[in-house]
Amino acid sequence: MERNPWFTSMPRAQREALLGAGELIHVRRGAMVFRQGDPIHAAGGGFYGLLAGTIKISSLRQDGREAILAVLEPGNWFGEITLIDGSPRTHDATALEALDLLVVPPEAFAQQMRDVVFANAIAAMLAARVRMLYGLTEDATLRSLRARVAHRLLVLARGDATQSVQLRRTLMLPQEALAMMLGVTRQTLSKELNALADEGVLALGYGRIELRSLDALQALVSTG
Amino acid sequence: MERNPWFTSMPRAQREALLGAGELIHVRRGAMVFRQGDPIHAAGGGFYGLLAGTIKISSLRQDGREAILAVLEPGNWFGEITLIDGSPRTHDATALEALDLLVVPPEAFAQQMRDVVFANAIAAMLAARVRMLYGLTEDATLRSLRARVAHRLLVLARGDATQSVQLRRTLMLPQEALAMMLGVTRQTLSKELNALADEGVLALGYGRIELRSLDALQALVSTG
DNA sequence: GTTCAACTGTCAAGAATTTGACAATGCAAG
DNA sequence: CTTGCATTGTCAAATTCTTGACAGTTGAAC
Repeated sequence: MERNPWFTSMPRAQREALLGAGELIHVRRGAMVFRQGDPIHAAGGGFYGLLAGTIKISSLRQDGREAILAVLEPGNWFGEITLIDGSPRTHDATALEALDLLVVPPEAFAQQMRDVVFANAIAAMLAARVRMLYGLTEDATLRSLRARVAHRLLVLARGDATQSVQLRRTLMLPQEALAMMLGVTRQTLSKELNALADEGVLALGYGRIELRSLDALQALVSTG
Repeated sequence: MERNPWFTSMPRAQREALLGAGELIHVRRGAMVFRQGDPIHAAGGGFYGLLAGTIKISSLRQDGREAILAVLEPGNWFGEITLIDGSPRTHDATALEALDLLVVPPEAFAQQMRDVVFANAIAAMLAARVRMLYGLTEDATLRSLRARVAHRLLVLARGDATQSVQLRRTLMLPQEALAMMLGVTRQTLSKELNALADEGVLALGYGRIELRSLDALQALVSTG
């Protein structure tokens, strides 16, 4: 665990305090960590640190369609919003693979927030998230599909919300999941991805997207 | 100022500390408070409290198109992200009307962040913003145009990011501005707004949108 | 090694949105 | 009151995206 990028988003002393206050649990593939509508004090609810596995943050609508907001990788913290503002969960969190998860109960989290260093770390985490979301919101309103695809791939390569040490070059996710994040159909995305692959920017495989040229992707984001 | 909804997002003692540490300035209509790319220590940069006037947060792209992220009303704080993570501004802030603005310099903001109550207030502010942005991101990927329109109108009625005491029933903004927030053309939006007006949910005027039935709008958001 | 579900590529028809254009109206400045 | 600019409503053609369908491919479970 000492080698995880936890380091970057949480000072050592506070990280160890969380470890002491929390509980390490194992979650099997497909199980849900929390659900839309869960109140703050739901059983097993709290602030989470993802040690191993990947987790999907999504929401389901009446018509059965699903919006995937994020796919989190090890080293990310999540679930703090509900603990801060007291509102119920607004999304579902589902384990895409088996997880090792640190669960910090609401009371322990509140206790930690009385530590000014911890509160600052949380603020920094949230600031990074706001920045990323501003970017994604801009996407929807301003950029072409091609630029949105490029931008989202780079965000995913960064390992989502919180900053990460190194970029991931190969993303293991089906095109359908990416399509759901972008709000387009699988067919439309498939066409765009293949166009990018033809240009050598990406390489595609079964449930796999390889980023060949980060520079080219970044250029696509900038030029709209 | 004591009657502004500042109360809701910042405890009294911390609010007064900001007043003491900051400077009240007047900004004329059309002037920019900060620009995309401005570094943290740009002249006049800092954390802002909007006392009077409205301000537009937007970004401009190479092709000249503009994305409006938010239109802030009095009682809102903004500009904290850059001070927290040290990155340059990612957006432009332009005065739509003459402003009364409290400017808290970066050093004073950093000083305040050593106060655990203040840091918690900032975290709560950011959490509310993340929550709102999650909602807007979901819009783009999941909801119909009609539902997106309804949702955005409600968000604007709430006076944007931070929570507010009362809803605004009449929004003073041209359809084109709303279209830019939603990422559709003025024509498409006009058609949709008029359809909603025909149903009695809205009333339209020159540069004005009146929310006749908040319940109906809320229902549209829920049903997708 | 076989089987099966998940994933991908592709197509045609239909729906929704954009583009470009034009006329009508509201509001403010002189 | 008049002038001028900003704003709105509307239309047809072009474009983009979706819907629904089907076949081929991959990888994992048995």
